[in-house]
Amino acid sequence: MRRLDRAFFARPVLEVAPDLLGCRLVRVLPGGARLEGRIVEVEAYVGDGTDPASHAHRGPTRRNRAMFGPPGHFYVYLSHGLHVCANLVCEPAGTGAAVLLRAVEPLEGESRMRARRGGSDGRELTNGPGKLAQAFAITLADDGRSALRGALRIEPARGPREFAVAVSPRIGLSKAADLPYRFTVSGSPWLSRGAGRAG
DNA sequence: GCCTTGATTGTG
DNA sequence: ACAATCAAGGCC
Repeated sequence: MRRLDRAFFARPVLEVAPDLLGCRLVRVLPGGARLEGRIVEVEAYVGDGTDPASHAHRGPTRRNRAMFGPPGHFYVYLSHGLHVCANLVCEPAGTGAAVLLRAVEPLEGESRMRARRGGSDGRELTNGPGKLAQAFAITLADDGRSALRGALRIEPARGPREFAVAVSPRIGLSKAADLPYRFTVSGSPWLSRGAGRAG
């Protein structure tokens, strides 16, 4: 398939999360330049009420509204008042399940990413949720937008999967810090720093 | 209303 | 180790 469809994201979030590894994050800038990265690290936030670490755990608010919208759309929020983090909404509307994009491997447009990242280079470009959002020019304006089409989108992996998926606890949580909802491309050098060796 | 806490990052 | 900085949640 050339494009991901709504059904891909409508599945259980713990199935979608590992399937997003290897997929491409694509941003087409207003001038037409293309930024592309291969997803290597994600975290799942389940919407069944059993995940106290999820923004959706206490129901809809203005900030997390997109989490309860249709699958295949972005949920973008401001973290610590400074950084932007991007999620992909999963499961049927009203569920409140999403996958956080934590790290990508740059494939195209690295010079433009570097400019946006204030000169940072190499893995520092995209090895964290706030970093990749900055590199790909993701802003709160992308909150609620479709990830299936448009200037910011997810494209399917090309070719068969050639890596192992590693599972580990999520990063930086004070609640439910033991749940194994983090999925990474095993051994990738592009993982986020909180990553430790669990990749 | 007021205070605390973050799904983080850069710097010391 | 800690500041930057804002939206939610908890509590009075």
